[in-house]
Amino acid sequence: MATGRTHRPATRSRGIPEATVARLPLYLRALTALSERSVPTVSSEELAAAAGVNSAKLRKDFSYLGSYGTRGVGYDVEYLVYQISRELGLTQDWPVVIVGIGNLGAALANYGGFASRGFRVAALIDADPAMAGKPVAGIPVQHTDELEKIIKDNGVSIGVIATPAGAAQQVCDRLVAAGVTSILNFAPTVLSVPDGVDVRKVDLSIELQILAFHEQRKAGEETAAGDGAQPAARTRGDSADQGPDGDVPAVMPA
Amino acid sequence: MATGRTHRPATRSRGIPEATVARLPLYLRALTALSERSVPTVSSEELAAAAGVNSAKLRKDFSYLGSYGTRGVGYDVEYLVYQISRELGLTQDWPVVIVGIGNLGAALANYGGFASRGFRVAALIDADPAMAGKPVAGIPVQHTDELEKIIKDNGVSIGVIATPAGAAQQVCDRLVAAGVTSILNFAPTVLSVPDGVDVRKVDLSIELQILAFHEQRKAGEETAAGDGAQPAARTRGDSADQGPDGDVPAVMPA
DNA sequence: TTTTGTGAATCGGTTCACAGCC
DNA sequence: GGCTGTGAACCGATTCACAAAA
Repeated sequence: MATGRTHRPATRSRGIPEATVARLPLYLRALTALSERSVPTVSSEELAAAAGVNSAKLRKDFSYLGSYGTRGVGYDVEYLVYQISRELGLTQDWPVVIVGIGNLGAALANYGGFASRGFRVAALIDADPAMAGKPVAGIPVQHTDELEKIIKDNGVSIGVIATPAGAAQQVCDRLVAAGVTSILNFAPTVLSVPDGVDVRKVDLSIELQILAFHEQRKAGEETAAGDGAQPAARTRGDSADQGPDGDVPAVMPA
Repeated sequence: MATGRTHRPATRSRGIPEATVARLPLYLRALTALSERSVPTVSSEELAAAAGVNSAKLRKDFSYLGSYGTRGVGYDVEYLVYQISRELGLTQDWPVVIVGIGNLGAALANYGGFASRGFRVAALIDADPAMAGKPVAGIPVQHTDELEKIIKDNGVSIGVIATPAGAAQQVCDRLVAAGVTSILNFAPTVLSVPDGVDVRKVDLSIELQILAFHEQRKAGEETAAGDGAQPAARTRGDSADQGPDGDVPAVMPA
């Protein structure tokens, strides 16, 4: 690999696995924390611990980006921050609109993690005329009527839907028609979109249901443990690894 | 399979794949919608479309639960709703506490999707003394000092963390010490927990970063398309399939 | 005839383990 | 000696395709 070292990392690029892409933000967060503490260098072992994955996975992930480490030493924190940011497209500015300014929309508008990562809230949009003009997170809410104009004027390509389920598809259609090609959906509905538009969703209650499933199993196990020996049944796997990251995030060209 | 048909679905049970568990809530949502429209029966094809997955996957998923369909006919909606609910443990009542009542915590407290699925918000907890007593979603906020008592009095085993990142680990430790064994973490930090405690997380900005990655690719493609033929490069995969569901949710006994 | 349920094939991701480089 | 980068082995999940059942 690495036939040269031009600006564009030469040969790589044909397909970083989705699972890897889904973890890059995680590494980035851990690296940013290290960077703030002025740590110059990390080993795969340390960084993996900070990101909550195992080190072999992390090294393999990085190997898809290129050879950015130094054997016997580790990775240069600043350099990696830059490489991952660039890979994720965070070195450019992404204007986003948030549609549906209820509690959740407001929470999103106020969320610091966006601004610090290249996302700029270009507009807040809500269907309720009473909301219009009210500032949320310092940004005045605009009425849905303005949606198309806002998208076009600001060159928005990413939209966030935080409306009730009933309104989501309609909002989605309008966003797409106006030129949005990536949608983050918080409404508990399946959106249908034309080819070429990416949808990702976050469903607050799904995660809770998955926890309930395992919680239930735990409760059952205590009683039915009549298998091996100790009270602590089922000592699967290692430690770390957190939640729904080990995604196979299925980007689906939808 | 299915050696009998006792109450407890007999033989199955030894391990429903994680990926399947992660989709059950999705099927449940689609089925609930059908149920409300009084649809008596669905085929795997129809239900799969409604849930945004493909039908082979859905059938395989259901096959792990047992043989609940009728060949040539499809699945009985009500029956399936019940079976999936039971499998997920939603036929029982899960008291949960939400810690950190900012915008996000408030959004969660107000979120209808919880109550309707067996989750009961037992308490809202915040570190700000000024919040104490204020009702949010009809529930008075309590001060962090009460945390341990609340957990114990209500037999809470699931906790939701919606605090700022800095407070999350400490809150997590207290929840776990008080007896919580499942945690849903909205704070952008990796939590470390003892064995036997499940953590799942939702990071609002990670999803956006993943979208940015693909968005960037699209932008690049338009120009660099000099490969195949048509403007619509890379016509991967089928249609449906939405977002971060195709998880490999890595339950990790943490 | 229709549609489920499921082995077998395939695909993608993770883990292992070690050669290569500092 | 320490740590990265990566083939190879492994493992789980998805898809295919068809036999079995209604």
